[in-house]
Amino acid sequence: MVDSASRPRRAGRPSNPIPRETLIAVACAAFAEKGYAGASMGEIARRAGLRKASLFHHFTSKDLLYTEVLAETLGNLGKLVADGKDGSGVFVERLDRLGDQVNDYLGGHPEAARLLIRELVDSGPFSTRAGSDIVQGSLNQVADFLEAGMREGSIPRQDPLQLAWSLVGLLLLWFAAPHVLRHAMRGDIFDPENIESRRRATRAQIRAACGAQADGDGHQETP
Amino acid sequence: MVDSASRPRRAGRPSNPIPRETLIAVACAAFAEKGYAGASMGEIARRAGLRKASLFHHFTSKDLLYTEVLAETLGNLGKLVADGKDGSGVFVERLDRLGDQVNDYLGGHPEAARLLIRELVDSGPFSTRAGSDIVQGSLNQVADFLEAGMREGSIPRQDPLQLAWSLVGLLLLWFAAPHVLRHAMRGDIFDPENIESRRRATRAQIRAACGAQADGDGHQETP
DNA sequence: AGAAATCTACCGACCGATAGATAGATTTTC
DNA sequence: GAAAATCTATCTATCGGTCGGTAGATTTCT
Repeated sequence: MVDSASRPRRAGRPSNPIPRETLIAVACAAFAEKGYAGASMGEIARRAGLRKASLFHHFTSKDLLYTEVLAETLGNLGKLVADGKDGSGVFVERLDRLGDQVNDYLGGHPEAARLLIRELVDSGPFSTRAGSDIVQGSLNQVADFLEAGMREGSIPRQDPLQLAWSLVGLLLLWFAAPHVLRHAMRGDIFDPENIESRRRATRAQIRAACGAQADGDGHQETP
Repeated sequence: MVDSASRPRRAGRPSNPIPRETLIAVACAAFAEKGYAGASMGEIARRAGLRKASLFHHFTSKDLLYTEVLAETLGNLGKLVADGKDGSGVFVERLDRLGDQVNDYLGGHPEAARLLIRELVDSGPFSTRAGSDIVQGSLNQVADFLEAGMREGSIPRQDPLQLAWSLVGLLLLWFAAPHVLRHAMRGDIFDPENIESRRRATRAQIRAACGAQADGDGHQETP
């Protein structure tokens, strides 16, 4: 956000201060692209259109900035899962809906999948911190959701933790490697039409992976 | 490898030079744990039992060391996929075998999944380099393998690229987040019994996600 | 209303630590 | 003696973070 080639603002209190949400969005993109260690406060500041010292005025440490970034994205996704649990309809419908919503969220927020995968894979300074707890909680919510489906008899009994991780991996990786996929696809994976085609594909795959019997329009046939 | 608390070796040509493969293995672990940016040459050297300058004697740059690390792991996995394509049996058998082999490789090499996911997610200095080409090639091989199954009529026609990425994500993520899973599981995910239970779970999930009809012992029932 | 005091968002300059990388001396093996 | 493997010492760049100052905005006092 903010043109990246902007020269420093002049000192003194400005009439148009840079909104906190802008700083977080810029930091989110940076952390998603380069990871915690790879992204620097100086670069984040520059991309947001201010100086490093000014960024430290808003966030007292890199850790804290990262935590805020992570909390927002993770909070949004967590809410999706929570909503999916309480929704109406039989299990398979709720499963479809949850998958679609996660898929669309990841498609609509190009940094989300990368940021989240990075947090899952990193054993950095946050494995013992709040971040990891939130991740853990979200994953357990997914597992709970699936277990409910098993109790309903909608899908076969199986280890809900294993299934949850499989589905999360299935959903996340596609949106987490845009630059690799760019070469293999026509267009950008974040183009609306490609998001939708991904949604169709994963819906069938997720349903099947859970063991729910296909109901006709299962796999996207390509005749 | 090598006790990490070892003080410097004495100068001069040693009778037991540190094998190149040891250095690569140590570097592999470091890159997998902390990522390219987060791992430092100094730490890798220390963990291998020598000085930073000596490590630079063996690998002229960090880039080059990383490339060698990546080439090895990726080469091993690529070979697995290539073998799976040429194997005997009908498609679903080959699919099971390939999935099992990948699963067992990831289980037997705790750094592999993290390293690979990092490379997929990173848009670092290697997105335009050799590393990305190898990744790309391996993924395309998986897609080709799946497409062959569609031509055989063993699984429904669908976008092989989408399916390949789904399966890779499904397989990789589990082994890429050991510290998050450690809290949720009894024992380590790299314990042989847990690797096997993961194999059973993913075999059914992969088969189903492809759209292959289950043949009896499909999902691991938990009565 | 208008002046004074305070607050806010920013800046340039700087600090200690550490990063990747290099130079050159040293010692051992062949 | 040549080559190989290691060391110590050092270079330069960049990192996260701090400090002191600056000027426009806001509030408070008279």
